[in-house]
Amino acid sequence: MEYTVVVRMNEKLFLRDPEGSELGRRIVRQGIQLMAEIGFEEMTFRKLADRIGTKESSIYRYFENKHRLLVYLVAWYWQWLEYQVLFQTNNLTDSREKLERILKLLLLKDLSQLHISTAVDDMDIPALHSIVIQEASKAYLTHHVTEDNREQLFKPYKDLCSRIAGIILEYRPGYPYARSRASSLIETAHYQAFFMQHLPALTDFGVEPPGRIESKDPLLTFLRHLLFSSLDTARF
Amino acid sequence: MEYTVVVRMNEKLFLRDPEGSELGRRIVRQGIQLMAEIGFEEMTFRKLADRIGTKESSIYRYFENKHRLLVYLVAWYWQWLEYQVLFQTNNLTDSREKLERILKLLLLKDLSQLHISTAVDDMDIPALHSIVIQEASKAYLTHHVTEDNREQLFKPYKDLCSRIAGIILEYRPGYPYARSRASSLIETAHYQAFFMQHLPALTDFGVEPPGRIESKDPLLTFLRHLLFSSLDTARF
DNA sequence: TCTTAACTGATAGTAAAACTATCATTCTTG
DNA sequence: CAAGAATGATAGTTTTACTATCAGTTAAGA
Repeated sequence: MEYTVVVRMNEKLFLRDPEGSELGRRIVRQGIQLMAEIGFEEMTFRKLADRIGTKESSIYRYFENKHRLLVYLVAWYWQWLEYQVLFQTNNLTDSREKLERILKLLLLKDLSQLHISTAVDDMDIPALHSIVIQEASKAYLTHHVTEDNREQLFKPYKDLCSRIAGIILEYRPGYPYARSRASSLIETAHYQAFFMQHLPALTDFGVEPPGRIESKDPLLTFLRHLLFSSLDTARF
Repeated sequence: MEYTVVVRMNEKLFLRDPEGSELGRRIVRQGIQLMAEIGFEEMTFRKLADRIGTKESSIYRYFENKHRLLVYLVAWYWQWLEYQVLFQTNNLTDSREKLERILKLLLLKDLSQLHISTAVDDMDIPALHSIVIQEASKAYLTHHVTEDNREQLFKPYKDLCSRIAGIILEYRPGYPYARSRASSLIETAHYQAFFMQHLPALTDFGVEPPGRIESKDPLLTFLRHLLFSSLDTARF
């Protein structure tokens, strides 16, 4: 039996719920494709409208502006990811194994082995993942972070962070930097992936050819090393 | 005797060398102030021109566009920082102490003790630092990274990274992730500082009141812990 | 089924941003 | 003092980022 993951989004993230209509759903789905293809700054509501055969003004009925669409997509991804973390670690007793699962989820590794579909709810997860890598930090690196934060726009990110921090504390009770460790883990996973692809001189890994021998992902190895060396280190 | 740090910039970073004229220097100096005040996306060449009493078109003679100005400012900062790292670690024999200095430099800590002026060459270093924290990743998180990289726009960042990686290897010969460790150290320092200020739920530190008891910077402690736990960990 | 509300499409518009072009003026510098 | 470089001033173009209006279509309720 299959369950549908219902990702219930904060109302502040949109003007009209895009999941409530066919057009809304297409705005989100095609928005993902377009943003993944041409990037956030090159994307415009006009281009998106043309692509889905509607008008700019119709898109504005759903999202206040392009930035809010980005925030929505990223928030959706964080909620999806938190659900996956919850689900994948639920049945485990070994908290080290939980952290291992989290590492793989962050890199979107071994999805088939983890029984994760790449198209939940028709959302293209790998495309979203690449948007998160390239654009997610633009969601909060603005001069209006504080107001956006007040509207709870970043709650999904914080929730994911809290959940990971909780597992960190389970693995290593009393660790004094659980939250920072969680947020830096997430961020490091993403921009190291970006550097690996686009600025390899900033990393020690080459781009991975697709379909390579699994379990030999150098970025995963690096993240594992970073995480566990910090958690396994002497008393606090 | 005082030496002037000559930061020689890559020619690809500008159309006309801004350090070669009074107007150019004002564009850069006031550009720093304006961008620090209102942020990258809110800044326009018109606003900058108004501020310094010139015209948009004059600014375009120096920089192709706003993004290039950002890349220029960030590159300047990386070059300045690399010079500081070089200078501050030069006389030291203990490589652990070198890494300690680097941590402080990344957080722009204890400048006076390190004999660093906050206004090198009339550049407002703390303002630049806050730009780097908030905006630097926008310099490379674009769909034209590859072309920009080909033009060597990110060389100063890579050079800084290499220098830190070199010191890491000095401290821990054979460490297999020197570059990634260096780049993740730099990035972590910056966005943890951002989170601390604007999204404190993602960290374990509060905002630091200015003029607090020195040597009790929790972010510095966290970074130190992360760095040395990874470097001091078992064989590779 | 009729009515009304909700939604979308279509058109049209504005304000500002992001440039480009031109030319006169001023300021150097040989 | 003549030539060249830099700047100021003005005026444009194109694109983005929106807003407004209204007609038509669809859906839902009485």
